[in-house]
Amino acid sequence: MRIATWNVNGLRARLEYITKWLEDKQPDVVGFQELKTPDDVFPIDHFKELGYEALVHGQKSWNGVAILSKHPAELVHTGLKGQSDVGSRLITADIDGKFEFTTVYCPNGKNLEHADYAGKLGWYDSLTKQWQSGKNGPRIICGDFNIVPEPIDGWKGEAADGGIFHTKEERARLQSLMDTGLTDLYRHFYPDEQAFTWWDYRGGSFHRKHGLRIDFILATEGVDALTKDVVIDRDYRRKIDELTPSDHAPVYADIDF
DNA sequence: ATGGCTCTCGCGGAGAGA
Repeated sequence: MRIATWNVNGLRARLEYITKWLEDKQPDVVGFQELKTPDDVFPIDHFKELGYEALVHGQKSWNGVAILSKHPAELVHTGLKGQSDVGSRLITADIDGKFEFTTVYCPNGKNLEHADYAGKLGWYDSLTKQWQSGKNGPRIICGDFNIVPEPIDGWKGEAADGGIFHTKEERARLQSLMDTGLTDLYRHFYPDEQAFTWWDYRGGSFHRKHGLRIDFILATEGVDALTKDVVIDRDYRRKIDELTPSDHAPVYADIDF
């Protein structure tokens, strides 16, 4: 089964681009982030025509997450307890009784002095707490985590340490989540590769290889042994026929569920 | 050092993103 995550930076603005990728790569289950779309105008029927059912936790203008699935998918829950004021950022579904699939859009934090930074740390605490209370069995949590785990995961390397996305506090929060028993599937397969999932739109960052790896597919114990490969789909960070890409590339894993 | 683009909302230009 092909499992994917993608911050699309506006689902409606990206719909034609997203459709090309779905047709080309045929993922079975996809987590989208940054829909910027209210639930009542989410193009459910469009995805149905492409063979997907959709579960949506959206909002007007900002944030928003959704799950597409070619297999029967049942909504488990949306959101984090006590965190509804930071927007629609988490959705979980059971996929055909085989595994639980969660996708998240973690808060950005803006800068170290901004109130959103403390809010980001608190959001992570809530996430780890809720994740720990989840059920046993195979689970995937993927999405845009907005934290650079290690110096190798950013183009500036150690020079970026201490800045937003690269602080000890943020990295400790991500580590606490990982310490519940999660494996970062990309890093598991490619322990020494420098690979990015996001590049700034400005200044030709993509071509200058100025990016960050902040989008992950994390899996509970045993799923790594079922995983055949993990791909950061850089080709889909490029313009296609004058269609503007997201600033994030899709990431997918092929897993024998 | 800074800003460099793109999105939404809504019709100008501000706010957010990472």
